[in-house]
Amino acid sequence: MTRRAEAADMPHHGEIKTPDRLRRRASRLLSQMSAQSDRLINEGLAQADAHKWHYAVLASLQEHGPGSQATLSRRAGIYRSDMVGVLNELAERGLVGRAPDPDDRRRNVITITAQGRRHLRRLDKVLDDLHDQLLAPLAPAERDQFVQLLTRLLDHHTQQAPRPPRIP
Amino acid sequence: MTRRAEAADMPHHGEIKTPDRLRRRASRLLSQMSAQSDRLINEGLAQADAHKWHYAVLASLQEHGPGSQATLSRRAGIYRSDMVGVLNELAERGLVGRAPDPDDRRRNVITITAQGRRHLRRLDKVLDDLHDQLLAPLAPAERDQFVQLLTRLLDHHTQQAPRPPRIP
DNA sequence: CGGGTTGCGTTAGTCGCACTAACGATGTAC
DNA sequence: GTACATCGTTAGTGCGACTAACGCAACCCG
Repeated sequence: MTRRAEAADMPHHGEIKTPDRLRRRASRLLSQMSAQSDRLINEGLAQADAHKWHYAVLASLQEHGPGSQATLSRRAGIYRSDMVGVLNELAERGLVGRAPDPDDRRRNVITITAQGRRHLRRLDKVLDDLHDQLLAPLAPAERDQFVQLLTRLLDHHTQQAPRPPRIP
Repeated sequence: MTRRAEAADMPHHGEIKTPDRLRRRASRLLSQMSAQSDRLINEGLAQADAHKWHYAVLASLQEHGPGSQATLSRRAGIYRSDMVGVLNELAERGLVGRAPDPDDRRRNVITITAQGRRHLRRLDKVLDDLHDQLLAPLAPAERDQFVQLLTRLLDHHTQQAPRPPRIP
């Protein structure tokens, strides 16, 4: 209070770097957009009685073939502790088979069933639609670029970086 | 088992749409990248004894001047319920002032202090560094484009969309 | 052979963040 | 003056990411 008047609370013009720096911070944009995306996707998948993780597991099975739970866990980026429940749900609905591996009795071998493949096709459609909503404001070329930028960033921070854990 | 051999689990070539569709889904990229970003930022800010929300509040105060808690809440995208704790922490450290509004006795008027401004300057530097790490693999022009794409997406999903809540 | 390390599936639980519900106190509109 | 909205605050939910510890099976190496 002793120093001059209290005009000090208003933006300091003459010292401007970025007006609106809050809204432009990539970290904020990422977390807010991720929340928005999560909401959209979860709602959409819920209407198909599904879950993000179901899709991830089924898609990874379809693309890389059967595998142990730990393998799937790494492929799909889901922790083994969470994988248990996901596979329970998928197995209950007959979308995957879970059988002990005769060659290594610690493992379960997970395979996708015909019904699972059918379900995956449905989910793929649902997700195509949802991503169309998600990326609505971007032109096709921009969508590709967006995905490409994100991919490069993610690769940088997962693969070679000594950043914290990545499905340990 | 009764139907031919079990080659049915491998990827169906001849039906390929996108190989690797899991990894290319924007929703997945967003959530994974957001997690990575959160980790990086939180760690960095923790070393400065700070928090994402502290920065958001201080920056919004600096840019738009003082305001009630509810106003700040809307400006910074933080729920009123969370704002209470954030302001307690900031006030404890003498970074903001919190005084009852004489014109409307429901409100508290929050102002940034000189010390708060100093702290904000520090945080801005820290965040600049962290974002440099975050966006390391992108060239300057690409960083701008990334931010611009994210901004457009976020605007679309917050402003005009009847999507769920945005600080109600 | 035997003993240590490593990987497996499972259970339980933590932490942080977005978000809701409800409260008393105050202000606004009709 | 009565109904309704808004404010700050407390408490609590739900979910996703993540950790710890378990018993078991397999592998390594001396």
